[in-house]
Amino acid sequence: MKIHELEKRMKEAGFKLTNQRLSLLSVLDKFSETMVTAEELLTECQKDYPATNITTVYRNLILLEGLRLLHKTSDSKGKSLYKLVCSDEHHHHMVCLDCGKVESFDFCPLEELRKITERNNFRLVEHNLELYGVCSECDKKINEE
Amino acid sequence: MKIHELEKRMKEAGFKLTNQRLSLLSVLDKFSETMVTAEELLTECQKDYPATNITTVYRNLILLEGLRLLHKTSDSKGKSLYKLVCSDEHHHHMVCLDCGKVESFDFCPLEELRKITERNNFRLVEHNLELYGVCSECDKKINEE
DNA sequence: AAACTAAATGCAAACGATTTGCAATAAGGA
DNA sequence: TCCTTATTGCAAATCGTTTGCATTTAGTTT
Ligand SMILES: [Mn+2]
Ligand SMILES: [Mn+2]
Ligand SMILES: [Zn+2]
Ligand SMILES: [Zn+2]
Repeated sequence: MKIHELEKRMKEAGFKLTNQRLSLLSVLDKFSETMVTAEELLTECQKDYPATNITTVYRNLILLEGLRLLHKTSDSKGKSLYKLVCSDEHHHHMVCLDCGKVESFDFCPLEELRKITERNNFRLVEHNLELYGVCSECDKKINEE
Repeated sequence: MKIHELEKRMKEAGFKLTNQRLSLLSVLDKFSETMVTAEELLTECQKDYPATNITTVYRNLILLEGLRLLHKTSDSKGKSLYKLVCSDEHHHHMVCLDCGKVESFDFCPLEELRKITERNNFRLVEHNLELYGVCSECDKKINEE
């Protein structure tokens, strides 16, 4: 989703387009392939609009999540990571443990999973499939050292 | 894994079998099918050994994790959840959003996933597949209301 | 069985990420 | 330009978790 569309969605939802918000959207867009922390977002936002405050970043992240424009997960130590949602079809992610980059893939074993849950009379609501490893670029860097 | 085996493993690793530890192991064993918080574990431990302290619970959870006897995840709000590891083969879980109960299933699309990661030159390190929904028992309860 | 010693504990205090209250500011409509 | 309300910055609170330190205990050695 491009930045103009994001701004439009916020506006449509009745939110004001403040400098802090515009800055955050542009930063999130810049990092759209990588999971990033609130702190990292703040640092970037401040390059662009120095007065930005961490509280405001958090408040706007919550808001974007509510609009289903933001994907939130947490790292192994429980710290939250954010990334704009991808706009395409249902898919899953492979996440680089080194640089945080996220790549998508379309494969989903949902049919198999349904068979399993039905067999257990388990009412499936959602599922989570993620791959963790080292992306080709980081792997290359590591080998060069 | 039964409780006697757990005690043995701790002893073999050179740790003392204190009352607090024995209590925690027995509580974890009691909850072996459900993800529970440190606070819930404390409450149970205290029924059994009232002097138990939350700090001690945390320290022993860290220790059990180190011994690979404990499975740790976090809930949607980032709070940690714990559960004894299952002893059987590689498998995945379906987690009840209502009662927290965890059921296992053996299916794993690992071969398909490998194809995908190889195609991307992504060095796969680990993967995570979890189903969330409502277990048959909770579903029954809900329908009865 | 008493003494010993390192490991384990309890308590209080620190911690770090996130959230909240409140007064000041700014966006966008009138 | 003025007005109203949402939004912000700041400081303080919160919450789960971790740490420092003095005290206690398990398991070993006399
Ligand atoms: Mn995606
Ligand atoms: Mn399991
Ligand atoms: Zn990478
Ligand atoms: Zn259930």
